[in-house]
Amino acid sequence: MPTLTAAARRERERDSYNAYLAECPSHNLLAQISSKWVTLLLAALSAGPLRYSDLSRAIPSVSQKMLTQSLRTMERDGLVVRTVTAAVPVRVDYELTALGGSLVGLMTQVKDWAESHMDNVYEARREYDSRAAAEPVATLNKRG
Amino acid sequence: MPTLTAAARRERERDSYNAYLAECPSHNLLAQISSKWVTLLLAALSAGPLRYSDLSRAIPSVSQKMLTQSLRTMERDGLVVRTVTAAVPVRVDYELTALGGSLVGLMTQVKDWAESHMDNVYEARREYDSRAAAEPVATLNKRG
DNA sequence: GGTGCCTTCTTTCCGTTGGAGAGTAGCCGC
DNA sequence: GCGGCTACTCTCCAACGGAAAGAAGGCACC
Repeated sequence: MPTLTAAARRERERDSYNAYLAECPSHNLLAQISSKWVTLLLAALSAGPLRYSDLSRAIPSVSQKMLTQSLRTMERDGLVVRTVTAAVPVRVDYELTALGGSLVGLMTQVKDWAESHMDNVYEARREYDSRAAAEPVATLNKRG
Repeated sequence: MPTLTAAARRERERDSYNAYLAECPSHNLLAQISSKWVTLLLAALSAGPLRYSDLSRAIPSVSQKMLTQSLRTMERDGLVVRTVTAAVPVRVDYELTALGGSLVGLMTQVKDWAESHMDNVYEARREYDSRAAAEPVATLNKRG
């Protein structure tokens, strides 16, 4: 287990990819993980493997289509493993991989950020909206 | 500056919001920050304020429409401040707020994750695609 | 003094994505 | 053999995203 080597390699790899550029594959990868469904699915799977129906219940807001689609993409990208058990009705379990595990902490923090800073955002929106209503049309108000 | 109080309040707030539910406002907030443009814009602004044209150059992949639209949403949500200077051609600067600053570290890590784990994802995709090509049609293969 | 250029958007067109809800497949119990 | 269960899959339509042209406001050039 070359821990230092792996870290050094990751650093070198980060230098060779640039998510700012559309033609860089890391841009596309960033777009895929920057999805609310990926964030919520990773957070839900952080506690351990779950079945399709478990995930559906854990995340009531996701449609079956998006649930399947997101899980497929995540499986292809190596974030989750899909295990089919040919039981009475077929049973499918989803579990984080090591790669998924390296991302789950980050995405859980993103979800937590959204939940814990909701009130700050509310206040900012209220302020913005009242400011926008006060200014008639002109956008050229310097507010320093 | 009630640091402890603010942290305790954030924790309480996180408990009262649940991003898993579509009707919860934090779900919508998560959807907004889970955008590649928000991630890239925060990362670009982490080093300091930038003008509209600077951002456009820093992130060549973003269209003007999405740049403006994303910045407006981020401004409304209190992540950035927009400062208009009535100069020769009008000059607009964007800068992180304290709230934006509390998110920027996280989102920079997400961007870095995408860049540093690109090769792992590539390998996973190659493996997935070859497996998919090998399996004729049946999805019911238990691979464990 | 009109043409052109600069920045920062705004609008339009249209292809892609996402959500709601119904349909499908395989199997078992009744 | 009919309904019910799980895990999808399909269809329809609305919303989002990208490309490119337009717009406002002002100076500079000739």
